Amino acid sequence: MTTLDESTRETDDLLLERQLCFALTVASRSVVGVYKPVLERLGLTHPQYLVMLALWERSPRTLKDISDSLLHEPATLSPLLRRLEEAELITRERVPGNERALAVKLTDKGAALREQATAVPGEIRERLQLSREEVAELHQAMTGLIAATQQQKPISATP
Amino acid sequence: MTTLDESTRETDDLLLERQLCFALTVASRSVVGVYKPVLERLGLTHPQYLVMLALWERSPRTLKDISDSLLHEPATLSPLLRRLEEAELITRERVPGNERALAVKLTDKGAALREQATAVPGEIRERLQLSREEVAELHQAMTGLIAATQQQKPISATP
DNA sequence: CGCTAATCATTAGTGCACTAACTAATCAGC
DNA sequence: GCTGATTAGTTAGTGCACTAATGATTAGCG
Repeated sequence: MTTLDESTRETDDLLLERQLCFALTVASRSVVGVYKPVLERLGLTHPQYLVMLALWERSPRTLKDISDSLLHEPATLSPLLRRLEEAELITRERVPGNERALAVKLTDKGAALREQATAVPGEIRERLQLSREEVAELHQAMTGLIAATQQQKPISATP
Repeated sequence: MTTLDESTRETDDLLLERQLCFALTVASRSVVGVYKPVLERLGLTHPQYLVMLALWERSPRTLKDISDSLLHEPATLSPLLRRLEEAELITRERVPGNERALAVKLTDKGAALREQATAVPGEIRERLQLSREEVAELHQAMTGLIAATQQQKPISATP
């Protein structure tokens, strides 16, 4: 049987409960889990909700544009948008004058859903018992972390 | 075309860039993305790395035990463990005296991999340009957030 | 003008992550 | 010791999320 003795434990960088990546992925899944029952009433998954947020800010916009805003691969969004189209929340057609680009546009039904969605952020804050300030602090911490991950990307790993 | 005017923008809770859940999921994906090239050298995905961390702390242990530590559904781990077994890093057999439980145990190869893994946390910290203190702060913030998500679960949504 | 390179989207394939349904084994109470 | 409930894992099905390969369109340049 393998079990680390206490002296090793003290300084061990490989302990699961010390890993930021572990805490981060658990937090992400857990928070999305809190959204789940709330978003179910809108008939949306969490990734779909983020796409709708993007479209409620501006519609129509291209897939490429959405992909840049959400920091997602276009390949991830393609099937996701197909499902939103099947739910009749958006339409998908080529941009006139640029047949490469896909114009994603809210339907009336999709635009109307925003009304119900306005209650979501407040409900989540309440379920998490977080103040606006706490949310803002956490948001800022995440933004800083994201910036850190982006910075080292252009340096491209040694081949 | 739909575009929100500036006065609405100011106080809008539905703006994508203000969503904690958005920043959180992006941060999670981005940080895992930083791990990817590092873990590739060990032949592990990030979720597999977390399982190995759990096993390096104690082996053998049951699937249920790992699932509790990692806050994952057993159904998520089943195929993941199957792949680790195919990679000959672990063995899977029933617990003697309890045929329900599955004993997951490191192979010699799996135990030896720990040597290479010790370099991972440092390399990630360097790639992210984060000090131990900053990592600890972020970790604490995530832990608090996780606690907030767990608290409201027992209250069970109104049926 | 015509060719080449770049851009945009989709498809295929792998691996999580979840729920629901199922099987098998164990435990609790009589 | 039998029966019903509980527990542990697996399987099936859905939906992300990524990479790589493909196809179609556009832009750029000689």
